[in-house]
Amino acid sequence: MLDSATGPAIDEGAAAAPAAMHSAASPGATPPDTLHAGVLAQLRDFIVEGNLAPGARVPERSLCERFGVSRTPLREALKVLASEGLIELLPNRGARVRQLGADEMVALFDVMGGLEALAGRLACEKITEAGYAEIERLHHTMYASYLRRDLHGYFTCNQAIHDRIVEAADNAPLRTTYANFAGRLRRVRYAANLDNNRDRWGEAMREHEEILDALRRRAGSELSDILFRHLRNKRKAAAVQETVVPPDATDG
Amino acid sequence: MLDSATGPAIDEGAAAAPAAMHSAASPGATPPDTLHAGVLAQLRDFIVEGNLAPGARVPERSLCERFGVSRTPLREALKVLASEGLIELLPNRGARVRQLGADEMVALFDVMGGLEALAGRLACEKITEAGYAEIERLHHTMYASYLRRDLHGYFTCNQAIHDRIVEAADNAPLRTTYANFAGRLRRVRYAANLDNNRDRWGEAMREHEEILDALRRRAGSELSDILFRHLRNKRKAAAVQETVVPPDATDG
DNA sequence: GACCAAGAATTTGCATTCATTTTTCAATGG
DNA sequence: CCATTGAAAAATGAATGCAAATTCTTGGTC
Repeated sequence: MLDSATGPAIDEGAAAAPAAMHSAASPGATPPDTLHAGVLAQLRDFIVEGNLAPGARVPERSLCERFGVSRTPLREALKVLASEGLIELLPNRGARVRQLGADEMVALFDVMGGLEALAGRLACEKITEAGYAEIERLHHTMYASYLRRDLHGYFTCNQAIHDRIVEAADNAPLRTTYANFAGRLRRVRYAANLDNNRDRWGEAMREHEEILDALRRRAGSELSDILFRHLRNKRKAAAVQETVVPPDATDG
Repeated sequence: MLDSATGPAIDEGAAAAPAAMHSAASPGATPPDTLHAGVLAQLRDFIVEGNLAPGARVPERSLCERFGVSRTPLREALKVLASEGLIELLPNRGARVRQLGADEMVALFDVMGGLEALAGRLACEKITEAGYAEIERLHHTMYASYLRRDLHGYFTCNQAIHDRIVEAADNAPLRTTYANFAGRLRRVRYAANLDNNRDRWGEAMREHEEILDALRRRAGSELSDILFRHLRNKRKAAAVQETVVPPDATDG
């Protein structure tokens, strides 16, 4: 999963910022009601996009200048990001970007697998015929991309399909939690080198055939199984590499 | 030169410290390094234990006095609790205890089911023989409680078994997320009136037999299925009722 | 040249302060 | 009598101030 709708991370409306999607980048967008909500969204994007080196210190002062706020709302945002697992707070020593070891990556991947499995199960119960048709359409588009070896098109459809399944599950806490974990994993590039690994690509495509089939039959527990295995295989095939950080990440 | 502490298992994001620890009251317990962490834990317990009415306003001032801190660390804690989904923040109108509608309850239960299903699947991969033996022991104790209609003993063992399964999954993010959702649901008393519902009790007991059997055979996807169904049935049987709030909860 | 110690400068955590906003509540009018 | 209005009171959101801790710099020693 590369990019996608950057989920607001934690829970339903809880995190306030209803339309905080892509930070305050768009001028026309509704400005957040509170500064802290805006800073939270901006800072989350800033980190997820890899502007701070993993393990690097999160500089309060310079970020305050960058976002044009005082330390209070920024520190509130830091606490929330820590609770989301994106950074860690060292007592009296500030915040650091959380660095994921290989083992933690594996753990996160498994949780993603569990969440997708759940989403698939629920989707089988709740998806409409139209919702299924949309996924089927995406599947065929993805297959076309696969045939013509269009990696980008493939990834886009793939992402869309998984998102639709989560959406079809129609479960707000699930959606939020899924977005949170997706955000954590997005910080690492696990470019599943499909073009260097034709076997995996073909396998993934076959798995997607199974996914569509199970969904068509509304076979919840079957789909659940397939999705978990799908994520497992994806993890195994993923060549994990840390995100590269631009040299002038934080200086002003 | 930023030292990268790769090796040591970094503490999983404080996404949701299990609401188990009873604040920092215990003298032997490690006092939190920062005030905000202490206040966060205390306030979380305070809310989870039902001291604030659902939908009620969270009074900053009186809580500051209660915990003996200024508004700054308290407000930081509020932001985190909002991100955990325990309270909601209304712009310029303070925080309110999140009140769960029936539909949200259902959604949360399903996520719990998904997380337990995942835990079971992973547990089958990782559990040791000793770990299994411990669960088996708990199961038999629980069965004894069932036979003698000891509801309390039954619940205790039941809880312990589910916790052990999550523990056996050996996945820090899963553990944390599970604790978070469990805390949210703990705010509502869903007294599954087993004594008024012998059928359900017997059914639950049979399901636990299946659980143990699947775990013994390390049948991951099977156990996954059973656990999800188990939670579904539990939800259906649960007579949900809001927590009762002590009359003098917040007034001052 | 490497290592270590002491002090300066920065940074963190928290309390306090200030400007808005919301809420309360009594006076007014229909 | 009840709804409405307007000012007082309280609460919120954010900025600033300050003590304690950390980090960086400088100077000295082996």
